[in-house]
Order: sequence, then structure tokens, then C-alpha cells
Amino acid sequence: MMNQTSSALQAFIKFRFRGNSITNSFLVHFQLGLGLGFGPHKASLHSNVGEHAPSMLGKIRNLDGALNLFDEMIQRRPLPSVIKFNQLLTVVTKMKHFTCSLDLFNQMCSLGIPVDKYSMNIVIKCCCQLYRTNDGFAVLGCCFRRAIAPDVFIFSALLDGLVIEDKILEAEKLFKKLIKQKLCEPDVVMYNTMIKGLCKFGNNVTAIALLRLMEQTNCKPDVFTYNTIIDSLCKDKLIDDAFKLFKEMVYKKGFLPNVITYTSLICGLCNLGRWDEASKVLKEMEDEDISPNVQTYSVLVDAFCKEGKVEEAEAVINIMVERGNVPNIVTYNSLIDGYCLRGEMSKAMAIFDSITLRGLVPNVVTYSALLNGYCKNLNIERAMQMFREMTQKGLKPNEVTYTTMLQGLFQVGHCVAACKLFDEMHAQGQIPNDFTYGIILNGLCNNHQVEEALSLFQLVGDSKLNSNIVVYNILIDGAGKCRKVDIARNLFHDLIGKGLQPDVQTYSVMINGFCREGLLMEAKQLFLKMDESGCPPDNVTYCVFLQGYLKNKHYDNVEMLLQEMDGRGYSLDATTLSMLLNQIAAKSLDRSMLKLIGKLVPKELIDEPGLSA
DNA sequence: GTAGGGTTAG
Repeated sequence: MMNQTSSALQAFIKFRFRGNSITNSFLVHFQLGLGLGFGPHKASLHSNVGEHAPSMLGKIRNLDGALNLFDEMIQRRPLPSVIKFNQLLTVVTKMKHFTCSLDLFNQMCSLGIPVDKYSMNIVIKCCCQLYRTNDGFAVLGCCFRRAIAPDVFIFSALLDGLVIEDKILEAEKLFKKLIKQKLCEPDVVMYNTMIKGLCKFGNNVTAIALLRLMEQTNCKPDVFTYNTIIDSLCKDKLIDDAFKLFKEMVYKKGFLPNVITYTSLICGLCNLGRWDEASKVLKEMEDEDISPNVQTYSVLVDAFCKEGKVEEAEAVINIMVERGNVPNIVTYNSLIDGYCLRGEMSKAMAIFDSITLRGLVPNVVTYSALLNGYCKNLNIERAMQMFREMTQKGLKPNEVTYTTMLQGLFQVGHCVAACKLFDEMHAQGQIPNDFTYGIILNGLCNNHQVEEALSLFQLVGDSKLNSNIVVYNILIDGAGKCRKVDIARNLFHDLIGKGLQPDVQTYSVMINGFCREGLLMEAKQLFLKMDESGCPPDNVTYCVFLQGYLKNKHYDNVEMLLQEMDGRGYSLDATTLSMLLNQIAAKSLDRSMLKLIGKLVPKELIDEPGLSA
């Protein structure tokens, strides 16, 4: 499996980025593209702003400039028209200074400038972008009071606000209400906003249904509509559905896919390890004269890094730079993560140091990757140092940062520090999710603090966090390891009483617990129950059970279990295999079993010198 | 003459 991925990967990089000839043709292509106007558009866009905006507006370079202009405008008599003010608000909003825009708007109101629906739209948009959609609706109320009829722009901004705040049900309600009560005629942007919301919640089916609905109205879907759904399908690993929609968009509807369409598809394919196809799509987009952008390249960089192919990732970065793209913090974060995952911390730190020299600012993701690297290397002091450094720089650790740090602290047995950090996480208003909760329970169990884990479990009580089978798997395993099989047994009954379904891991840890105490009959009963319950034992279950028999010197059932494993196409793990061989050497098991055992040795183990003897 | 939407990272 690993080799297959690697060779596809190699083919991929060779095909795209090896040898000068290919690279050169790439370059020629790019330079041609520049000449034909396919190059960076940003510079030309900027000068356009100047052409169309009033002279003073065009000179605004930063927030201060905008504020100075505002001050100057409010001195003039007569006051400039609301249009001029709206234009200024737009500039400030585009710079993402939403709070500032709101402030300016308030000043406009107190100066008696007759704000209109354009101003209102900007204000509502600012509220929504600040996660203050409720305030946005309050402004809508002001619209009605001022006899400003809200239009599709205003309602779309509000709908988007609800989507941003994950209030998908409210978004759907608003959308339906607008249509039913004919408050406004939804246009393509509004449909696309609703579709984006549905996709965000993994509701691809409804999103596609809405796309079909659009086809029956005057408001036809556009490339945005298709891109949104294609991206969502890619994210949900429904890549074949994504391609179906892609083909429909191109061949049936005649839309030209753009760099975003292709980036989504390439990302989806990379995430599934389908490198050859990703390579094909990359070639196809270039054949269509669509140049990959920073994001496209970053997808490739990230994919290579996740496969441990950091050198290839660096090669991609070199190519993108040659082709005039500037790698950003996201690109470098992937690279840092790649080195960290390989434990090459000095290289990761070298990249980290180069980031500042390039005028980029490390963010929470950068730091999280590094402290994850240090934690994995069990260098908890350095990890803690990075953690402090990031908070000193005013970066707020997020859920991932805390979880990484917690895992690291538990791994080196610093339970007290871990608990302290957990309290801090709480104090910072970060709510632990399933994953963090699991890390903590597991950390406590692995550090002989099962009682602590159990009291946390009691404390959490009937919350949703405790309705996860993983929680029980951790605790049953933890209790078993501490020789508290009664507690493990109770937990097992508990989860069934709660209506939770034990999974193969639950059974395995419970069987392991029984075997550890020599309760082979109970272990066997549970083992037999697995098939009946539609949860057949896997490789691990068999190995655990076999080890239980061997440790308890019960040799009668070993051969039968081995035969069953053979029948199911399973194989032995290294530990179980060596235990079996030891027992044969000690003549506790008959040599005749060697043939059967030989069939159960996985291929990977045959090449290992230590075991082939 | 002014206002709105889509892609990437742990």
C-alpha cells in the first residue's frame, strides 16, 4: 500500500516537475501567459480603483488615509453626498476594518447625513462579518423605521451572517420566509449563499436540490454555484459525484471551469491519495490555459508534506516561485508541519526563521505545528517555550493548540501540568470537544490515574461527551490495565444500558481485561457474542485473545483460534507471533502448528531479520 | 456614479 502510494507520488513529481525540459516548458508557458495577460491581475485591478473612484478616494492607501478623508469630508460645507460617504465606507469595509466602518456610519447618522439602503447594506455586512448578525437584524429594523425598503442585497448579507455563525436552521427559515412572503426575489448570489450554508453543514443533497430548483427559475446557476457544491463534495470525499457535477457544468451547461474549480478537485484527489488523477487534472487545467495559483500550489505542497515527501514539496515551492507566485504563510505552514512530522525540528525551525525574513507573520497554525513537532519528539520543554512565545506575541491558542499540548504533557507523564493547562483552556473559553476529552481521559489512564479519569467521567455525567463509544473504550482499557476489572465490567454494562453500541475495540479491550485476570470463560463468552452481535472479531481481537490464552497457559484452544484466523484471512502481529514461537520452543505448543502459523505471518514481518530466524 | 457570493493550512 505504502509502496503503491510512493510510486504514484514519484510518477507525479517526475511527470510534473522533474527534468529541465518539462520545467522549462512550464516556464515558457508561464511567460507567454504573462504576455497574454494571464499573469497577476492585482496590479491592474488596483489602478482601476483609482480610475473609477473620486480622486481623493483613489489615494487612500490605509485606514489612516480613510479616516483623514472622512474627517475632511465632514468639515466641508455643504456636506458631500451620501454616495461619497458610502464609497468611503466601502473602502474601509474592504480593508476589513468592520468596527471602524460601523463607527463612521454612526458619525454619519449623528451628522444627519441621509443614509440610504447602500449604507445600510454596508453596515449590516459589517455586523455579520463581526459575528454580530443579531445586530444586523437590529439594523434591518432601523431600515423599516426609516422607510428604507430592504432589498436582495441586504437580505443576502443577513443570510450570509447566519451561515457564518453556523445558524443554518435560521438561515433556511429566513430563506424560505423571503420566498414565501415575497419579501424579495432571490437572485443567484442569494441562492449561492444558501447553498454555501447547506454545504457547510454537509447537506450536499439539499444543496443539489436547490441547484435543480434554480434551473427551473429565471435565476440560473453560475460557476459559483457549481464551485461551491463541487468543493463540498470533494471535502466529503465524494470525488466521483464531484466529477459528475464538474462534467455536467462543463459539457451540459457550457461553463468554463476556473482555477478554483480545479483547485477543489485537485485537493479532493490528493486527500484520497489519488495522485495520478490529481496529476491529470493539473495537466488538464494547464492545457486549458488556467494557471495554478498560490492555493493550488499550496494544496500540492500540503499533500506532499502529509506523505512525508518534504523534498518534493520544496520542489513545488521552487516551481511556484519561478512562475511568479509568492508562497504565503499557509504554504510554509504545510512545509513546517511536514518537517515536524518527520521529526526534523532543526529544518522546521529554519523554515520558521525564514518566514519573518520573507515578511510573513507566523500564526497559530505555525506555532501549533511546531509545538506538535516538539511534543512528538518528547521535547516538552521546547514545546512549552513555543507555547509561551505564541501567547506573548498575542496569538490565542485554539482547540488544536491546547489538544496538542495536552497530549504532549500526558505523553511525558506531566499530569499536573496537563490538568493545569486544561483548566486554562476552560478559563479561556475553549470548550473541549470529543477529541480533547478523549486525550485527557487517555492521558490520565496511561499515567495510572484511572480514578481521576473516572471522576472526570462522573463529573461530565450524561452530557453528549459521554455518549461516545471511544470514551468507554479508553476507560475500560484503563480500568483493565489497572487491574480493576470490576469497574471495566460495570462500564461495559453501563454503555449497553445507555443504548450505545460496543464496537470491535470495546470488545477487544474488555476481553483483554478479562484475560489479564485469568477470567478466560468470561473472555470466551464475550468473544463468542461478537459474531452474534454483528460485530465480528478483527485481527486485534484474535491476537488479544490468543495472548490471553498463552499467558494463562491455556493451550487447548490456540490451534482452533489460529485456524479461524486463517479462515478469516487475518494475520498475526509481531508480539503474538513471538509469543507463539516461544511456546513452541518451550514445547508447550506442538511444532506441527508451525505450518499454520507460517500462513498467518504478514508479509511485512517476513523481511524483518529479528523474526525470520 | 455607491452595496453582495466561491478555493488552501494544524
